[in-house]
Amino acid sequence: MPVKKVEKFDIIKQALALFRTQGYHKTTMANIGDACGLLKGSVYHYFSSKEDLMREVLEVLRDHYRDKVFIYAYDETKTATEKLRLLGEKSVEVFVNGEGACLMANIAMETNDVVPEFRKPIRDFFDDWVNALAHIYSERYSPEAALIFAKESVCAIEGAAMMMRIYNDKNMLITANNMILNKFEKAGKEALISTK
Amino acid sequence: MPVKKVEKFDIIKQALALFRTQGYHKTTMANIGDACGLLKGSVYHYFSSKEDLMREVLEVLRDHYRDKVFIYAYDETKTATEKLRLLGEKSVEVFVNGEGACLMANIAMETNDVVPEFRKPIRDFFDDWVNALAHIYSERYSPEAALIFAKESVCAIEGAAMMMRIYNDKNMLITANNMILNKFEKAGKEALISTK
DNA sequence: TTTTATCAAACAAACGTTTGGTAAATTCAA
DNA sequence: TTGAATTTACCAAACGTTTGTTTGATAAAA
Repeated sequence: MPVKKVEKFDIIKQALALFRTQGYHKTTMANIGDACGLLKGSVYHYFSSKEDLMREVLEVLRDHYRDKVFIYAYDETKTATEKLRLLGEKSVEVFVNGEGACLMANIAMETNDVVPEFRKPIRDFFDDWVNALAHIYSERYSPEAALIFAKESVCAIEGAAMMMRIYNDKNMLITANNMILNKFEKAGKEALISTK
Repeated sequence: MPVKKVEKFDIIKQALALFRTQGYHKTTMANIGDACGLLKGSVYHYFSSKEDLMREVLEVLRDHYRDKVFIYAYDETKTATEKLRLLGEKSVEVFVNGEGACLMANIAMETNDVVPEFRKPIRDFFDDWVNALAHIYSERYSPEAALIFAKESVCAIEGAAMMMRIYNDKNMLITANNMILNKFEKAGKEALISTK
């Protein structure tokens, strides 16, 4: 191995940031190269195509959330409320840098009907997320109700992330998270009452 | 006026459908021309540029929702619950044809950082929507609380529309709407109780 | 000597846009 | 009422740019 100035992971990180803010089709290989101090042609030394690069970006992002965020849902030394709060905080801060947008959702909407290859990795990410929340909720809900509430929570957070971008209002995500926490707390009380 | 085979509004409708499913940057003038039985160059007889066409699409969509959907929020012959239900039903069916995606939200996410000209028309649309809901909610909430609840509702619906597309599950939007209705109904009861 | 990271240059394809022409419909003068 | 002039909707082709990708060379590390 010679010169090795640029790490492959750096390219993925830069591409992630660009795809997140500019979208998939508007981001060019030249943009990505620029961000890494490379010419666009040199990026092909690490990735066989733009699609291939995006696939790796999606994979890295999924792994990151699974190993560094969603994993807390299964840490049984914590209470359900603690886990929920932790997941919420981690979801608020975006991957690596705080760009204020969800790459998974944005790329899903941009490419769903146009680059089918991206559908599965994106759906896998949301499955991880929903399952993590459902696992927390199942402490006080039936499995079915927990799953519905989990999907509802992801909807609320993603909707808030979208509106946050349109209105440039960072509070919306926090509000959405608090709403979810409150609902879960109230459900907890109801569960306690009904068992008495 | 001669030949006049294609109506300008037809082009807008076809472009709307394409932009909604394929996104702004992936949709080409040739695509739009094809959908209307025109060559791409002929589209420039009606619109000065692709951006101009998109602006008209956004304008038409905003006007449509304002005049045909959000207007029901201000129809004082109906009860608040009726208005809410009506708005929900109308929001569920998408503009012209049921493609199952929100153009406003999708284009917002794709172009927010890249085509600033689209930001205002999109924000105007969401303002209309939030204000319409807030007007309904203000019957049982304080103006401030009504506004927060309205934003929260739009978040929930948009989040559901997004997840609906990823999971191909048409029920999510209906679930989101029912949740909003239930919350409003419950708030109604609480308001009644507190005034007794 | 081989491997490798990168560059510089070129590639074909696709893009948004422009141009010039054509034929039909309209306008209007006679 | 007619017929020339104008306007209009559209096509065919080209334009210049940008795109993702490929190729061959270079120089440093292995």
